[in-house]
Amino acid sequence: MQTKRNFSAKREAIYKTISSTNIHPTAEWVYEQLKPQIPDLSLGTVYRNLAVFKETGLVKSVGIFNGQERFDWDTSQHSHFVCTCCFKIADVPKGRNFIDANLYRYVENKCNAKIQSHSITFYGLCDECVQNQAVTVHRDS
Amino acid sequence: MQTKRNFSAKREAIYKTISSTNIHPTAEWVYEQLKPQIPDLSLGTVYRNLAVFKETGLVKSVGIFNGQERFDWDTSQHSHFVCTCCFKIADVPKGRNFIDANLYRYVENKCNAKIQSHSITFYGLCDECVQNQAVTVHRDS
DNA sequence: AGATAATTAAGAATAATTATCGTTTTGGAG
DNA sequence: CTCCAAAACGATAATTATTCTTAATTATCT
Repeated sequence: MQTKRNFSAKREAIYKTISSTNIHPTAEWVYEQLKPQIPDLSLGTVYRNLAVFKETGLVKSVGIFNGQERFDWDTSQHSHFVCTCCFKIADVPKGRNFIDANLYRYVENKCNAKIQSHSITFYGLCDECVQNQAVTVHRDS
Repeated sequence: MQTKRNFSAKREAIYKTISSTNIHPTAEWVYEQLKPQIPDLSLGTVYRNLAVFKETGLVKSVGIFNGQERFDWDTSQHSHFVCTCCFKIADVPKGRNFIDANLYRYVENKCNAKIQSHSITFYGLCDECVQNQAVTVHRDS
């Protein structure tokens, strides 16, 4: 009989690591977090499990920034802010829904396609990078 | 005296190639288009000039899909549809503005950051891929 | 022309990710 | 508990998109 599917110890650890942070980590970051506790962990295993999680819908990809894919345990629809300087990623607190079913239909008609999801990303400078930039500008002048 | 800066022949050709299509091409695609006409064109040159165009704001990146960066000559704010099956990209015709200055301020306050831009991407299946999928499903059953 | 700066081709180098493969672990059946 | 097949794993090779390096070429300026 089909019973509940348990995660392997490592899969479990990888998922726990992702789901306990809001930094939208890279595979590398997850690996570095776990390596001290699980010395025989392989980076390939992290990649493999992240792929599994994506397939099963357990995690979502935020996108590729600075050449590295970023993951999110929160699979509910929400927007992100990405700092174009340090590539910090933050969730935009959910408020009103800007994209509704009407707009989906609009896009479907205009683009002749079946829309399944969407993403909104805001780009800019985080507070830290604004500060650093100000300092740099000062030095340069 | 500083006169108008002309593009080199190859830079010009690369820009013309991008700006004459709405498929949001990859560097590779641009290269393949031009190679027959410009046999001594190097792929590195395409990459370098695309980087130059991005820096100078002449083109924009739509994002990285299926592992390859996609470029857009239309640098005005607009949304995109991306087919998750064949990775076709289409512009969503500009209509109402969903993201306005108010929302920018909202995100800036919530995320403690300076917002400079945003992007909206719709994901789904293009018409062709819907058809193919239907056929596949039929065969499998 | 001669000096200088920008651009280029070719290919090496890099870095993230994926695939391979032999081994280990896991979980269910007997 | 033991056996077995499937799943997961580590190590590492391979892939792939992109960037970097170098030397040559081309354009610009005087």
